[in-house]
Amino acid sequence: MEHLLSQLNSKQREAVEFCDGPSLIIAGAGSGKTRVLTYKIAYLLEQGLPPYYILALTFTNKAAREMKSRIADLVGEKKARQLWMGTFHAIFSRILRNEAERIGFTPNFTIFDSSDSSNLVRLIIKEMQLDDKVYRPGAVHNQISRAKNGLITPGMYAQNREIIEYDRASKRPQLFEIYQRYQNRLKAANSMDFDDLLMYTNILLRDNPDVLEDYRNRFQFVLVDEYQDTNFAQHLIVKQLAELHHRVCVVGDDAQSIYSFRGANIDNILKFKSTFPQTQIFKLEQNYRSTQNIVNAANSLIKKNKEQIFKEVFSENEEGEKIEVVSAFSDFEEGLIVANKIARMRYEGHTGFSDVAILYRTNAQSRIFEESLRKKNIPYVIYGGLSFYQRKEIKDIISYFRLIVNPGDEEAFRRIVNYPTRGIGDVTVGKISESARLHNVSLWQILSSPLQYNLDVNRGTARKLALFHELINGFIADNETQNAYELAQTVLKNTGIVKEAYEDLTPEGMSRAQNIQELLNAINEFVSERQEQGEEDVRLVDFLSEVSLLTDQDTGDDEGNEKVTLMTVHSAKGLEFNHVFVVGMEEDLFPSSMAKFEPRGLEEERRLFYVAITRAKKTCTVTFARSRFRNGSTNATRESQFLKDIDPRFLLMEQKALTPARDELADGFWESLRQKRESSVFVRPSSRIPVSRTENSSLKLSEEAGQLKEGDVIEHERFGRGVVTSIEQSGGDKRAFVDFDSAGQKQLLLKFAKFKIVQ
DNA sequence: GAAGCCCACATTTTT
DNA sequence: TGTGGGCTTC
Repeated sequence: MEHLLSQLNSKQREAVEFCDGPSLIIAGAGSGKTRVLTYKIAYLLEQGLPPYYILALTFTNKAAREMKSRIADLVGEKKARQLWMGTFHAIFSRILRNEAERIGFTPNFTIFDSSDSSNLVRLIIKEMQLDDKVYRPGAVHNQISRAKNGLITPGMYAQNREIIEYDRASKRPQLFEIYQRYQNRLKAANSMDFDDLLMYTNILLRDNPDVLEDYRNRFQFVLVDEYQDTNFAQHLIVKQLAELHHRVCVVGDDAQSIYSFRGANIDNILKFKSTFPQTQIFKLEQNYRSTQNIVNAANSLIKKNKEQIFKEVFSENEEGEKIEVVSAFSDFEEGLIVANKIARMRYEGHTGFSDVAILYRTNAQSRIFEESLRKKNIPYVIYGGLSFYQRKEIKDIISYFRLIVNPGDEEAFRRIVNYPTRGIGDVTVGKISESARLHNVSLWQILSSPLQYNLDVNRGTARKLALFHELINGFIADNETQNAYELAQTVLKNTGIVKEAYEDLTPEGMSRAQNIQELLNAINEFVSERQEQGEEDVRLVDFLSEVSLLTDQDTGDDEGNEKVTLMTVHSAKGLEFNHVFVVGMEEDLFPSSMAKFEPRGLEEERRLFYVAITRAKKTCTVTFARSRFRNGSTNATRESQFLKDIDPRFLLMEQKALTPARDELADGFWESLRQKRESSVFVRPSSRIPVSRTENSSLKLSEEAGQLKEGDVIEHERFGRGVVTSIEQSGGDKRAFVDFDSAGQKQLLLKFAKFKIVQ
């Protein structure tokens, strides 16, 4: 054990060794937080605490996996595997399955992901004949989610004067009714959404003292990572479990709390001591990750926030380079600058592509960097966006699995009742749905006894329904004998999905087929992995319950490959890279326009920036563009106010990077620019802004595509040299027909094409 | 009932 | 720019 502790600094060591009561470890960025957590668990195990008495909760699956493997390295795989370690959602869904009947569910309940939830909300809004412009499904679901995270049940919601007043004031008085119906529907479908996993856990523990006692005894020691990101529901679970024995250790950094939009409550960590009065607080302030310049810059930034626990993060690493701030003329040029710089870094130094990350505020920003990187032949990998399990073809197949495991699952039913098409349309589904609501049963039950529920459909439709019913019932029977992999194959074969997929030879079709194959492989892998661990029957329900809590962070782990990483700042939390580019540092983007009105929102955005900067080990480059294409149009942008929050001593600012205060002249200029753009046609509108470019720019765009005429020779960024053969007006857009030397005949939409006029 | 077309709208992060 | 929902036509 001594050798374990010797690898820690004195603060870390104190935190690890303290085990007699509640403790709060405030871990500054890069201060070895994960190290402390893993060593602490190893320490507990070495002290003789059996692994199955330890509950360790993380925020992401990835973090859990990583920690598990690190612990395995310290104490061996066998012990590591017996730990209760995972995300809140994963651990408590497991517990809820064990105790399902206590809360009126069966153990095979299925889990709705956010898109399922939104769909259901949309459906209910429609059923209630409410205006979906007023009741925007996403926003409504968000509010329901908030209520659940605050443990406000539909009943409490309806009785809470304040909330009802608020909804009335915001012209959405029916929200309570939507919430009520939504919750009923989930229940009738024997399904839970993400928030339910936490809410029902609380209800389970609240209403069943024997269950609570059971788990209190089981979890002799409770550890929680990223405590600053917990919401009220999670906080209360931890509180209930640890209330008696007080053996609880939470780790976090209030400066990195970036999930309040999901109900995370920074007070949980700020006020942890009042929940557990005996709490010992440990502060880890030495940053081992970054250079002094990066740490100092980040410190100066975060100092601008009001609410925080005092700490002084420091680094004893080399001083390092200053944070470079680069302005680009347009979003497009920003992409080029970053790509060029990465290429240069690679060429000049010992930088591998995998040492580099590009971090942005929103997923939509990734595209432009994809393009610029591709142009430079720089390999990259994007995290986020549409995850594998959210692709249509995959969700459809998973819906079959869900329906087999839990025939009550309404969303799954709706998705596949007519996929592949079998002549059961909206009208029929509407009737089934209506009948289900009338009798308060699931859609599946109507399908099982259409006569009993007086389902009013014609003979042909009834027959089609019966066939579908039979199909699924057949799978349900197969589910008794076949393992997950076998059953998946059966489903794909008997539904004709596989045939359809392989007959479609369009590029999209082929990629779909590939995805389906990938899914099969994943199931196969899942089954054999479990079998290796000694499980004999690996059922579909096992696969499902794992997969429904998985996010894209997980799929396609081609680590070690020499690729530049592209991701949002949120998903970069917990990671580190030698060289980080934080891009799109503009007002209304970062900070987001959604957040800037509330002071607390702004503080959170600032923390987000703090997180971004502190991902960097050696260099950090911050870029912004002066104009950006967003939601279909290009707009002038200004650099982020956060740039001024960083002490200039730690910045390397290119001359005149910061725009002088906006004056009316400038406003007028942008305005006239916008009007012009709306009335005329041109290439990238940004190319018209008469300001000198930064030197990094390598591409010159045509000054005025509107002047393009027959016979002109152009240089297109992708197709190379070509001659304009004709120009045509189509709708509001102009189209050029170009004969390219190497690429042949192409049509270019002038609005989007990127080229310059050579002659 | 299904396929195909058109239009509106996007606007933050994710377990 | 891309997607998804609604409408129209067969």
